[in-house]
Amino acid sequence: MEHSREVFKNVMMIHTPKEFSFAENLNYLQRSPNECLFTIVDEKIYRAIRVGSETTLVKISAEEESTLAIHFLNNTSPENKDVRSKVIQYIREWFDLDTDLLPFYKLAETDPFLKRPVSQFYGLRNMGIPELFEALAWGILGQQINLGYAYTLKRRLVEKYGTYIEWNGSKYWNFPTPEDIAILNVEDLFELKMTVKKCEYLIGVAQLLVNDVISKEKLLALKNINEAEKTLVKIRGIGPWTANYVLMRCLRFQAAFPIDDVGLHNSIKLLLEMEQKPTKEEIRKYAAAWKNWESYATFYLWRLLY
DNA sequence: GGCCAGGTGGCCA
DNA sequence: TGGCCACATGGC
Repeated sequence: MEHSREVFKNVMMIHTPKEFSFAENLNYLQRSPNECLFTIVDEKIYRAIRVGSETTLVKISAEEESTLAIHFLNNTSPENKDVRSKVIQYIREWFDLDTDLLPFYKLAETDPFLKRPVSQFYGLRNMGIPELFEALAWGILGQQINLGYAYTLKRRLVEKYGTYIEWNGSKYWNFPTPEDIAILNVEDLFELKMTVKKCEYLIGVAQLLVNDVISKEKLLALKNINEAEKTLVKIRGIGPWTANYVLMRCLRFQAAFPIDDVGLHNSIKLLLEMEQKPTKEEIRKYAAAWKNWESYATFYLWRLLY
């Protein structure tokens, strides 16, 4: 199936499904002014995307109906075809373009929780984190602190240990690689004002990735979400919440469900106008109707809050 | 100043 | 298995 085409030398077009709204996804991406891994100007996203040893700077925009235009701002020589197709694949994964949302929207029509967010954010995709280390690290950074501070910690980590390319006088950052972090000491990360535990977890996870004890390929090869969750939860610092967060945002298991998430609890509390947050038992009851769409249900419910 | 954060590991019964 | 508790600090 032909998903993308080259129009000019440095532009490729990606066809987007009907249940897709670039504007809604942009709104989501703009939720933090402290985001450091991409920039949005005039409804265009600028991002450095690393595949293997190559870093490509792209501009993503929606100039035509049902189409994303990907402008390659560097790596423009024709022999970079292979890199380009990987960059396109990264963007497809990032925007989750290969999921058919119709069944989810169908079930949301009659769902007391999903009806409102789905009509409010129609076309929103579960924006992913295609790189496994970035997904795991972002999960760990976000544990038990407010989201604003998590973004601050991410920025410090990226600007200290990540890499950047410069274009038109601006820096475009990439998340550190596992190799960058695996060699650090706890003291190195502690300088960034994260807890000792977060430092240990990040370095430990980086080392597991460097040593190929875990990898995206291996986790995806398990096929079964329960097996993948079991593998992740064995890792020190990865509990049920982080495991399901990564299963949802990186590995794209639609049934992933971070049921312990306080944001989810608050969304449900808000929708039901409850005095207290729902119990886990109550959430399980509500979520029975979301079977195999738990990740999208969670993502849309989160959107009510941010 | 007090409560809450997109939790986890460890300990206990 | 399930219930507590320490961790540990910014944001509001």
